[in-house]
Amino acid sequence: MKRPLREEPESSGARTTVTERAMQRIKDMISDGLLVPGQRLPTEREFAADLGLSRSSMREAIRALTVLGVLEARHGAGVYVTSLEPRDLLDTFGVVAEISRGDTLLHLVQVRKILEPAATATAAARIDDEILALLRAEMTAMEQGGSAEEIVGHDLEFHRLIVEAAANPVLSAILDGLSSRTFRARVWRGYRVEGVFERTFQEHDRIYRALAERDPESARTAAAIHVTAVEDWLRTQAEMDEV
Amino acid sequence: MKRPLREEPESSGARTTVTERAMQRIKDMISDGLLVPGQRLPTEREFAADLGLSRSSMREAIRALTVLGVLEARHGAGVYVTSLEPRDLLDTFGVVAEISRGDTLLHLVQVRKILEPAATATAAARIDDEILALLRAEMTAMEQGGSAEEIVGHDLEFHRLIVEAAANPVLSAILDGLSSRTFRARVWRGYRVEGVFERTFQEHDRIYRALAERDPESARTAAAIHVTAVEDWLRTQAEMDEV
DNA sequence: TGGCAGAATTGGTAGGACCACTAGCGAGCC
DNA sequence: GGCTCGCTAGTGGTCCTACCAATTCTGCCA
Repeated sequence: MKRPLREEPESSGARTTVTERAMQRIKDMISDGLLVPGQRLPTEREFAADLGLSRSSMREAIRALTVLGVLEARHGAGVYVTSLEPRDLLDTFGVVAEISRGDTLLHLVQVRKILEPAATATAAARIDDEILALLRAEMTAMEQGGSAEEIVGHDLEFHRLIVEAAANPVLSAILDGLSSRTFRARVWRGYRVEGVFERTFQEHDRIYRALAERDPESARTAAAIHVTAVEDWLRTQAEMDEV
Repeated sequence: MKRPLREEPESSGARTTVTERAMQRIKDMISDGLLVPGQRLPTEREFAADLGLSRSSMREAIRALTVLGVLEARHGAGVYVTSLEPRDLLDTFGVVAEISRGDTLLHLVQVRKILEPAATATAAARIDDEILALLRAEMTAMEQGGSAEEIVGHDLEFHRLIVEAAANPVLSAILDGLSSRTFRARVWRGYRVEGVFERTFQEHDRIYRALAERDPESARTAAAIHVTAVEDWLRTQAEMDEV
């Protein structure tokens, strides 16, 4: 057992730090509806006094909830509850992709291989002409080249637009994290050498056509092919590293 | 535009707090390989001095990375880098389910509806008899009843075992978060009234049989049916709330 | 009426003091 | 000689105070 971290059912004075307890208190206040999105919290000094702890510890709790996307501190203005929408709460997801390496990268892509085809299929059923036009624009911008940075940007935006068309914010947030900038850039760096640009353009084109025809199953397949290509590439990279 | 939070490309002295910069420094040290899993960091006091900030600010940075599952502080012993495996990094995922309500709950289940069938199908191809026996045990334990707490526990464990058999830690961590205890408990509270226990048992049984026969497609279908049942229930709940 | 300067408010940073827990060392006992 | 127990130094946890920096409010003045 690697994780002896389970706590007993809160027997009031659990063996946790005051900061952790404060975080829990605040989270509870939110799920109980005492704190609603956009609401302003009391002053750090006040709030600390209310919950019976020092400002330092309260600040640690607030900082922690801030990085989790639950709270937002504005210098000089106060601390506020965020919108609590998936966009905010799942920002931290990108940290995984930022830090991960080795097998975990493969596992990340495999999850993407599950989600992205499903998202693309859903998008095919609900996408409108306006979004299709935007996709077309990203494709041409991408083919015209530019710095690696720019190309990656267009690639990310292309996929982001599609996923967004699936109209599920949680899904969008997760896939955003899985395809974080640094991760995608890492992949492209290698791609360039092997000149697989062309194939990627073709794959994007195939996805686009399926979406334009509102054909969910074709869209699903096209997306699956695309992500699988990335997976294959990652696999070969991993094998090379082992040598 | 709701989020004017984008920062300029770090022009050295970006307009961020020292704590945020410290967090970035530490994350960089990790992705650059200067800090590896399990390694011990310098003393808070030392480390703060090294990076040129106060211990208070350094503590906030460490606390933040701790809740993200990147670092682990042991009272009296020191601060360590975690294993950096998905289990650790994606713990925070549960916070979303803990706090979310309304439409977001629906979106969470919809993502689960995508992932769980895929995971179950994969599991069917690789599951061994030992795991099957454990699943059987969870099923009987669940049918024998007990407190809502216990039943939920067996339910969670049943699904956790299956997902784990898919051998993708990232997938496991995400689904764990999507099915966090409080969320699942909330669903069961409502279930009990309508007496849909029986159906759930049958659904579990069907999943089990598909796994035992190593039939991925049946497993996928059975899992999809199961999650869809939860989704439907959530939908009716939402409609009732609107009335 | 409008705008601007200053005061009050509030988060950000710093540094020090002390508490609580851990780990390692050494004395003492078996 | 080997083991245990207790002590001690080291380290994270908490609290406090002071001051800085950004924002917001207030009220005077043109």
